[in-house]
Amino acid sequence: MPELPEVETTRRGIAPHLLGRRVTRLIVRDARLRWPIPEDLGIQIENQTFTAVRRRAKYLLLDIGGGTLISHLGMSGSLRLVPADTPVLKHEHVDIELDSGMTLRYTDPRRFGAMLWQPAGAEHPLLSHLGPEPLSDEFTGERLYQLSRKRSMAVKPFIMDNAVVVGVGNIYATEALFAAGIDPRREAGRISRARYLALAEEIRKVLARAIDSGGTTLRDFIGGDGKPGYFQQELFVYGRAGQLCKLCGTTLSECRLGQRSSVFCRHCQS
DNA sequence: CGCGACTCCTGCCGGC
DNA sequence: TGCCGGCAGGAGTCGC
Repeated sequence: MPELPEVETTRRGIAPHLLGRRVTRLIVRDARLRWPIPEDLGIQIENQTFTAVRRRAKYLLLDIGGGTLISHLGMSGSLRLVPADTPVLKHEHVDIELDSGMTLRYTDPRRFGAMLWQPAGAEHPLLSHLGPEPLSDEFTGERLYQLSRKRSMAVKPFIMDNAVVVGVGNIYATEALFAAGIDPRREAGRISRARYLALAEEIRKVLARAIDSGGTTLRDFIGGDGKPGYFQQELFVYGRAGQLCKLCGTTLSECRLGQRSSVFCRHCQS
């Protein structure tokens, strides 16, 4: 997926176009996402007006009518606004037509994403059990330290656990561990409080910077307003295995942790 | 309960 | 040029 900065960039891009607008029609060309798109989604949102465009973790929460349209972009999804008469391409599975003449179009080649409905007052099971937002006051190095005690897994999959903190995907976990000088293979439960305090700060910094930059441009990611992000040239290690560390010149190493590729500098990270 | 493996799906890239 | 294997931004679920 787009990672958290890309989702936030999408939210900011689409929000001004949705707020106060009425849905004239929902078109589902392919309902087979990670879970089937509910058959009654059209009944829920047609002729209703968007009242808020929120985000929780990597879920976009669009308040409308008697509830919330929940959308997740998975690994390859995007939501963009296009003029209503824009030709439909492959993998453009859903259109939400607005009374403004614009259409919110959902595209997802791999169909790992989701589009679900949550009635007002009920919390969707996907949203319960989520840890704190990384840019909120509830996310601290002390929390990382406390939750990591007696955890035997490597620190990288630990910080990617949504029950620990949400929104830290493979790119930013990799970058934050580099910035904090921590070897991603280290056992989570054997890292000091001081190092977790530093790591939490680096997670906040890398995510905040990426959001400011409009998200990382990865292959074909396009933000909600159609503009690509400009963060990619700022990556120190992600996607750079075999290349030289920008800080010390050592050839960057790669390993797999939790089935995800992990790049690190064996000189700068311990 | 914690952990690692597996799974969903399509596209792309490198190697032969 | 084409085929094939491997890998890709996520994360729920299952088995041990």
